Amino acid sequence: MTIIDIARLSGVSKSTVSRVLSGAGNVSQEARDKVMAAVQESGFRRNDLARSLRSGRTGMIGLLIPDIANPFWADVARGAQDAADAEDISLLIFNSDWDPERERRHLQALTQSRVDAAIVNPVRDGLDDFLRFQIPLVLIGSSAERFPQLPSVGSDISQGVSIGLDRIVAAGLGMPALLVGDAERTARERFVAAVRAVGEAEGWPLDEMRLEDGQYTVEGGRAAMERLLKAGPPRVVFAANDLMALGALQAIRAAGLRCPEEVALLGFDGIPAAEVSTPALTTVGKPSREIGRQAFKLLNRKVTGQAEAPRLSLPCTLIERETLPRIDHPRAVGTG
Amino acid sequence: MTIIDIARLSGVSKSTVSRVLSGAGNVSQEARDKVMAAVQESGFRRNDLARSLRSGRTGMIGLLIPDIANPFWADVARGAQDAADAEDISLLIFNSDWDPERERRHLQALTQSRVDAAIVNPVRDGLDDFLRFQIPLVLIGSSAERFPQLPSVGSDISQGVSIGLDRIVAAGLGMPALLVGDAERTARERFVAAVRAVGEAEGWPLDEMRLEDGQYTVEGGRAAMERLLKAGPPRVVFAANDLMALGALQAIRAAGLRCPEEVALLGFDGIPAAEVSTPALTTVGKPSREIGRQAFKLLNRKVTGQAEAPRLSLPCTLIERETLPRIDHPRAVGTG
DNA sequence: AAACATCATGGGAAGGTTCCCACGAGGCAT
DNA sequence: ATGCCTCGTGGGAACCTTCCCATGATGTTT
Repeated sequence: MTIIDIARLSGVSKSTVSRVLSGAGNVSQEARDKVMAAVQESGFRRNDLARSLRSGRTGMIGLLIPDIANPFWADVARGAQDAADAEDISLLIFNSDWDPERERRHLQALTQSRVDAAIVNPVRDGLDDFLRFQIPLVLIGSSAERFPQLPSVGSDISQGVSIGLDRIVAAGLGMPALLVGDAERTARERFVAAVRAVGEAEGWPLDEMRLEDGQYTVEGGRAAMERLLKAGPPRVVFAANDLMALGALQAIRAAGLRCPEEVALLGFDGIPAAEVSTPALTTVGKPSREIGRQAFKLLNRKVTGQAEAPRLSLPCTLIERETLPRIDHPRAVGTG
Repeated sequence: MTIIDIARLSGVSKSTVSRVLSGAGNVSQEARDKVMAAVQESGFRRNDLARSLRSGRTGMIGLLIPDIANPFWADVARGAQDAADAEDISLLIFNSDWDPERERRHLQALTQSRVDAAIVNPVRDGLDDFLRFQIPLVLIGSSAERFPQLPSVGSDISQGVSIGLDRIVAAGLGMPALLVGDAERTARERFVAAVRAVGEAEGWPLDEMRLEDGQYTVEGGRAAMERLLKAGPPRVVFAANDLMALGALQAIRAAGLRCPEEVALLGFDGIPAAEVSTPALTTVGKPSREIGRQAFKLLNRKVTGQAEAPRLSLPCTLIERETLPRIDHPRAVGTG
């Protein structure tokens, strides 16, 4: 069943059928009706492969992320999908698992399937591979900053740290102890750098803050918090991610301390599990869904040949829950 | 850059280039080497669109699920992706949001992009729409049972309830109170039916169990548990899903009761958040990733024209954590 | 009334690959 | 030496659409 069959059925030429189906102009209402009737009756569906081959556009974009089963990335994917859906574009999703070899393979698969563009969270350091594939690209995630020449969308860690620290200031508990993750991850240094910068403005030099390292897991957070407690409980803790914050919370309660009355806690990420802890974790949420949405929009602007694609840093938001004391007369907690 | 260019560059015909690139036989080593060299040098990538158009196979399959941001479905997607990846097949993923209209639209998009097959969690009741799209289909999720004539993969709720109830029996705490979700969801009646069947075998008639309904959320679970507590705390509670179980846990602790010493709790689902509650939730885990994996394998067997595709029910597994008392000499807790 | 736009339509080429068939060369059995 | 089978190879058709250009009809301007 092809448009030629539809043409025969409706008594017009295949060109006219094509015009009707693609919504192009210059078709009489009569012809349009006849074609639509034939399509309806026969159940015909245009073959997008042939369409793409000829037109050079597939209406598909690739999404290459570390792991769709990770809630942050799943949410990014959802944002991209929502935006794509509104423009009738389909998403081809791949997982790199932080493995350069898999990334390379999937990038190649993306070029071969002729996606119009791709959104990727880069794993490897070499830029060459990205540029060789001549697809329009938008980078996402923290590692994107290693490629300043490519457009990207990420979360504004500095701003997130800033609103977090502001909130701690507002709570009036003094300087927080810091709980940070593996040294390998770029996320760690970004967080620390942001705390240094923002802290100085607040009159809290980084050197004077207690800082504990740990594995980027619940268990790692618990262990790090235990070390912190042993050396004397801090009044308030700022964790670089929610997983560790959740572990810290367990350690705090295991030590018989009340949160937030005795030890207050602030997380960073906004993962779903932080909603259901007891007490529920107050945290700085990353705009994961918005990252996906904006990445798509950037891409689409690029594909349709609009203005130069920039580097976007989206604001984090404070998710007020129960591990920081309430503020009766909240001082302004900025978003910028 | 096409295979014709490669043919010219390497001094063979386009047919030979095609044979080399598609891994078909009957090519001399010499020709193969020349072609590969030319490909390497030019950076040529075969156009999969043209390939698909001619061959009739796209190497893509569709995945239509309610919501990729939901951890269960994300995990299903991951399983399908892993299996697909091993066979160099790409996944086109769509979210239906439990909306029949969106489902219809995406199903149509899938047919138009000529995916080789599709895995779908059906929303609507009408079967017609599924059969009209003449793609090989595998259904997943609990609603699949409404379409007995189509192959499907799901979790074995009866078996899951069975191992859960067995575990409660083993704990020696007597008959559990039940916490179940919205009446609308098929999940609810399946759970209740399974408890009735298994309970009878254990000598626990459903009629004698306390049963509390609630919204399918943390808040709903908390409220339902509060009602239960008000009428006198049950010794052990079996919740039909983890979200409600987590809410119930909060209610238990808010009432000043210890879990599992005073009120023990068993969940159902295996969501990530259940790992980090305090105490960590003991629950019956659904084989989400395996569902995705098996769904793909079934599909692939179907596409390659192998034996008739069956209806698969995959076993749930008990995830032993902290909300049920430990068993020192565990009696056999079956998996079947 | 003539010249010119504008519009609806149709036919052919093109997009890049795979499939089918034909061909010649070489190996083996007759 | 002849016939036959296998193997490697090449050329043309086919897959289904969109794009480009030509055609004729209708409407508008001078």
